[in-house]
Amino acid sequence: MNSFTEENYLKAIYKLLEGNHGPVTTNALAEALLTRAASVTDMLKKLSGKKLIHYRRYYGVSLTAAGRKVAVNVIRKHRLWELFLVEKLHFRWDEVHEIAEQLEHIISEELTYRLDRFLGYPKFDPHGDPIPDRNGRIVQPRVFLLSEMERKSYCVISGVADHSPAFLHFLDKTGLGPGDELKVEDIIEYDRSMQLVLGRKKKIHLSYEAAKNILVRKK
Amino acid sequence: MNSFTEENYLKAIYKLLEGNHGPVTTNALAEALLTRAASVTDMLKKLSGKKLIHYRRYYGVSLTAAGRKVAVNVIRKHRLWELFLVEKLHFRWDEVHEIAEQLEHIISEELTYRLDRFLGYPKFDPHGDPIPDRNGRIVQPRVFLLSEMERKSYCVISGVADHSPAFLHFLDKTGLGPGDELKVEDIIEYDRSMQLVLGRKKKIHLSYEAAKNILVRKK
DNA sequence: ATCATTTTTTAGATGGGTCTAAATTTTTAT
DNA sequence: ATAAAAATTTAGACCCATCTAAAAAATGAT
Repeated sequence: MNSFTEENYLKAIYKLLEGNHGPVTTNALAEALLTRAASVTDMLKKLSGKKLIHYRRYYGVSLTAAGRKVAVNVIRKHRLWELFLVEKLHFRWDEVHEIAEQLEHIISEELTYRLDRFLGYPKFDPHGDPIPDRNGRIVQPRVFLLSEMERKSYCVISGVADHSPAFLHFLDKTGLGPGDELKVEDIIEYDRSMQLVLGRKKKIHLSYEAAKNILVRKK
Repeated sequence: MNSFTEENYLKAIYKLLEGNHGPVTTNALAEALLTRAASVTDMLKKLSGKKLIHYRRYYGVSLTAAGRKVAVNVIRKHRLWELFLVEKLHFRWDEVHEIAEQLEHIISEELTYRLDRFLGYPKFDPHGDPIPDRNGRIVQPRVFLLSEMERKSYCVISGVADHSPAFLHFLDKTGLGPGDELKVEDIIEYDRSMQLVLGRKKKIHLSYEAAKNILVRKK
């Protein structure tokens, strides 16, 4: 069995591997986990001993198949719980991360499976991130910046590039959130701002600056 | 903030105080928590330092108002989650304890409150135990043994006196479980066995031995 | 009342996860 | 190529929750 801490390390390694190509560094992990490099080194030795990571001193770290399996399962649970919180308990999508950070460590395969079924085997969480299925497979749809979309195209908001509270709050006030379906009605040449239609009715005008920070999947 | 372990100690003290009158002993706690007396003593000193318990060496322990509040809140969360697991995820009522032992430690007042609302502000968990409300108040209905009920009386199964897997399995097979409404149709003098009606239709014959281990609330 | 038994506490140690400070290795700059 | 800087690891410590073994207090039996 793996402790909460071990699971959090594996999850962090997984996420850092996604971005950077090549191994994950000690300092990157320390920053991601709000801890010190020395603590990271200690934990890496432990995870290495458990065959959950490939670790070479002064070089970096990556996941073994076993380690990736643990990480993906934690991510699966995190995203299922986030969706539960938003869809069933009506939390706002920007409120659920902290709580899901705790729920993701609950151990019960049966629970995870039943939660998945209760939610209708969803493919995406409230932030638009894909939910791994119970075999660890992830639908990884191509994601674009809203600012790159063409006139008269359709898309679904899948997430944000800027996670700052200020931007999330702005989105909320504008009435935009993950899962929302958009049509790019027009793009103003002058300032590259966008004329959008939300759903089938609401018209929204969005600056290029804002559109650059919104991630979408094409429809 | 209190650790999982601290919460489990407080919960155990609360439950032992309910049964025994007078203070809870170190050995009783050690047995309840599957640990050693020495470990219990250490933790009692710590909880005492936090003003969560009243502790006197070689004598025993009870809860302060603050400690009781924590314990009751943990119990509230445990029972809400158990009900969620049974009612929404369709676990059997005898499968949920382990999972709820983990879920009860999730920290978020808002989550607990929303879960409560999602479940319709329930008064009892799937085992028939009362769920404390968000102010810590517990409906403590008078509970009787089914074997003590009179002919032609009505009651609701609220729990069991015998928690052995064998008995729980027997109940399941007989079609009885917490929340079930019963009418005592007749009591056979000869062996004190009972003729019951479950709901409005199903007839059940139950031995005195079994009836002695079923807890009910009068209707 | 006193001695044996039981219960509880203390003392000292361990493993998990963290830290600071110092040492070591790698990278970068000149 | 070598010195300075940066990144990483080691060494030694701490707190938490636990343990075993031994000491101390309470209880019980005669």
